[in-house]
Amino acid sequence: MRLSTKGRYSVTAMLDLAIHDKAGPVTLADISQCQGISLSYLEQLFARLRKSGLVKGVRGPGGGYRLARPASEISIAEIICSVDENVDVTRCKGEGNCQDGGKCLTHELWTNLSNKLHEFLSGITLAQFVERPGIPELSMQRDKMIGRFVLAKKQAVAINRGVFNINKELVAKELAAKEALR
Amino acid sequence: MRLSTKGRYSVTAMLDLAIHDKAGPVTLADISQCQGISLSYLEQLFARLRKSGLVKGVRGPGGGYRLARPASEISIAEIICSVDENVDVTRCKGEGNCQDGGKCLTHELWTNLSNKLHEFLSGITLAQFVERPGIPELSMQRDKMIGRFVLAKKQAVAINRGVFNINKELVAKELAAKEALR
DNA sequence: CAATAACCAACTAAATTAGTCAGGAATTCT
DNA sequence: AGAATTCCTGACTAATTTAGTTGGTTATTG
Ligand code: FES
Ligand code: FES
Repeated sequence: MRLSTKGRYSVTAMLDLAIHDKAGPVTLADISQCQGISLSYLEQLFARLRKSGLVKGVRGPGGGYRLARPASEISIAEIICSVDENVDVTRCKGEGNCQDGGKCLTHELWTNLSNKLHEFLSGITLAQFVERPGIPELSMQRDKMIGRFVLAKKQAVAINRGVFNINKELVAKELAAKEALR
Repeated sequence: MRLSTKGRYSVTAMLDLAIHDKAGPVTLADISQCQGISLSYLEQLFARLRKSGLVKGVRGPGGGYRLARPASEISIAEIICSVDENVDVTRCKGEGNCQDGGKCLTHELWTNLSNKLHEFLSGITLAQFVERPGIPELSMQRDKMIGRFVLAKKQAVAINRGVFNINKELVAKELAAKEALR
């Protein structure tokens, strides 16, 4: 199991999704602008996340990505593993043929360590990070700074799709604010 | 904190050192042959391990590398950190200036996760792996297969340096066996 | 002196990461 | 129906990292 910037981007983006999940789909364009990651690169990462069944894509205007499962059931380990396909812990990939057909020390060492590490990261869920004090507030502040009226826009769409109970006044208010910016 | 093959090689090599530590210095040439890693690449890795104070080099014939501390006081985390200098957990490297001078969500997330991970790997020492049942035997088997008479050679040298209490008969026996191979 | 083995620096090749480009397909809004 | 939005796809490029190479120098032993 590797731990690289690739996995970091993915976890970061998934966190973003988890925070805004109540407000409906989040577009990659928003995440890209917000976190300073290239849009197309995000698309590549999300292609894998989708294939792994961690997120669901919703096409068309008002669409975006949503968590396929509750944030409390998505672990950091799952996210990292799904983008880092190269999970060859050992050199022999299972069968101990590294040294004249026999297991080398490395084999035992890394399967063991890797298991422990995986176990550890499996115990940490997205929800645990979202619920940390301060995070929702911090997120909302930044959303406003870059003119990201996620709530209004998504909930407006949500009416049509009949997915959420929404506050119509709030929607109208934020949509007006968005217009005023233009 | 990254977790790559580079760190893996280092941990593997350090394990080798720890196993044979009783018998004195281990040459990089031995590790190279034994584990199939390029000699010069190992040299690069050990340069860092030495600068981090994890190993000590002993020059000249009979020399090699030794652990600078007991295996029970060297953690996996230390090894990985010393070769993976690129420990920029966040993009901002400390000060939260990532997004218009303010901390981004990522900042909190990764310092937090990284701390936990580091803590976890700090709790695992080299000694814990050396002492796992089967490892010393497995190691000795392989040593013989590639004609690595570590014990005899190193201890013969050790007499001169007055470092160890040695079994002279064993030394003579293995040295004879080595000669016979040629 | 010759052999050994750590040390050192600069260079190359392969792989991975990060980003770009140019479109296509599903969905919604007007 | 047509325009706008957004996911989705594949192929291509640049930068960085990993892995290995070459060609030495220095300390130590015998
Ligand atoms: S890595 Fe599995 S036997 Fe060497
Ligand atoms: S990474 Fe530290 S503020 Fe963004």
